Amino acid sequence: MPAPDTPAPALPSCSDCDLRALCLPVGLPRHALARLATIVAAPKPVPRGQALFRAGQPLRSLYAVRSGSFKTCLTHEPGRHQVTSFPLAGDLLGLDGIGSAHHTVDAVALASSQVCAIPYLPLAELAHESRDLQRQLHRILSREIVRDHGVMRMLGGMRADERLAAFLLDLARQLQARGLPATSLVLRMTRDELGSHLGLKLETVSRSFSRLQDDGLLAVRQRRIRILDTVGLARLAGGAPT
Amino acid sequence: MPAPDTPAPALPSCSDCDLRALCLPVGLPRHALARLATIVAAPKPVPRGQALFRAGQPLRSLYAVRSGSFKTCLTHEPGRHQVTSFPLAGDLLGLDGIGSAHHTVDAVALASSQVCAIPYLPLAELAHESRDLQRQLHRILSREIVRDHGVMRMLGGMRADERLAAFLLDLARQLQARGLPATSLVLRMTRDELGSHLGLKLETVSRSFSRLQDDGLLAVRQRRIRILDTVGLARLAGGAPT
DNA sequence: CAGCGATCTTGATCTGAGTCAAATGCGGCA
DNA sequence: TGCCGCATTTGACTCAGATCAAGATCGCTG
Repeated sequence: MPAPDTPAPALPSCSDCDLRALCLPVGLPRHALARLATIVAAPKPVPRGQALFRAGQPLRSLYAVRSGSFKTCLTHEPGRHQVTSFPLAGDLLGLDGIGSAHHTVDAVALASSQVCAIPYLPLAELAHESRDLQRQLHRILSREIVRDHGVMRMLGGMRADERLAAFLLDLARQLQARGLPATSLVLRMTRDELGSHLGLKLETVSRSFSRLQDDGLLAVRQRRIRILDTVGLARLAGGAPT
Repeated sequence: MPAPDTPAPALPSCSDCDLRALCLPVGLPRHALARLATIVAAPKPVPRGQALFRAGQPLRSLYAVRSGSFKTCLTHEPGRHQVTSFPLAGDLLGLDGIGSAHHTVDAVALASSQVCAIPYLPLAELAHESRDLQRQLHRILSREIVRDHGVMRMLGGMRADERLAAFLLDLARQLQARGLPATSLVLRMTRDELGSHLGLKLETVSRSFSRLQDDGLLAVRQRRIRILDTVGLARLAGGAPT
């Protein structure tokens, strides 16, 4: 990169960010928000397919996704990947690395994206000064745990169709929280990546899509999915009959 | 309980606790430790089989396990349980509830146990004053996420025997960290509970035990397990050879 | 606009884990 | 000490999902 990092022409502070209702700043009072903005780096582009960070690298910053989407994967032993999450705009990346001061997953952009780096030590310092920010950090960390429990529930106790249904409902919910259509969605990941997240092989994912389509719950055209029967999906994802 | 809560005869402060090298206090300077001790309640017994808290209850305290062992389970839909973890002495319970201010799992004692309640709001206040405690909380929350990733890895990508091997190795590691024998261990949970954690049925767990025993990796006598070949177990748990 | 590589779908078969069922072993209690 | 209930083991059979193997589609580039 010959050019220096773009020096934020209009200084897009957190206070003005259209994601401030989703991102770290949620519920922070004006002054805390202003302080936060002083340590957050200007949005940085991450091209599709590129890693924002990799497991093992020292953790310097957390990253707020400003636009685009990512996957985070565990890499245990050569080749064997496992996708742990598909973060979207407003999500915070790198939380898992705080404990060891090193990242424990790879974060790879699924589409060309933008992230705001938040240097961790300054953030911790700021949290020391602001109760609100401190509580917010706790909340975000805690919610990550709850989210992971949801995945464990999927992996541990559901059949293939149920997993897919649960995943799609969750994704729809997240899109809705971002003001996007909740029934007409475009997947950013391959069947293989989705399978890796759901604990299934790509062929099984594909078959499950077909089955849900045959049952009139979805309309599937490649990665373009339309949810036709939210209630039916929820019934599937909710409780396995017997 | 006719008698009032035992008023801590010798005031067993965190500073003296033999678990201080494992528990929340890890690495805290003396003064922070002393402050912490002022808000931590005296150890409270939890009889075997009793719930320390249940999903849905408002979160008032985190709980440090002082002795004994627990299971935490998600209860989605009648009957369908899923064990998310088996906390031991030194572990902190309730972290998942911070985000929503309500517990999201049931915590049930597997053996008669003791816990130290740590009221959350005072703890957060203390963390506001002590950088060390704040960082420690972040670390613990973050490590919980990493631990969950480990479970996701098990559930998503391993076969039955591999899961059991991985679980036993992890348990042995935890016991070792507590100064207990790492090769001769007693399980506190039933095959059913273990299966629920590993995403397997109890019969499959039993068969896996038998198989590992036949392969000379374990000696199994009911819940008394002896690890005969740690390396072999690790090889199993590590990478599935295609 | 034709060709190519990657992704996705579908079919046939195999297998690991689930299900159903029975036997065994163990611990507590009278 | 002997009986009872529960946890565990083991066996026979079934089935969901993996595996192997073609095709079908899509988007991109020359």
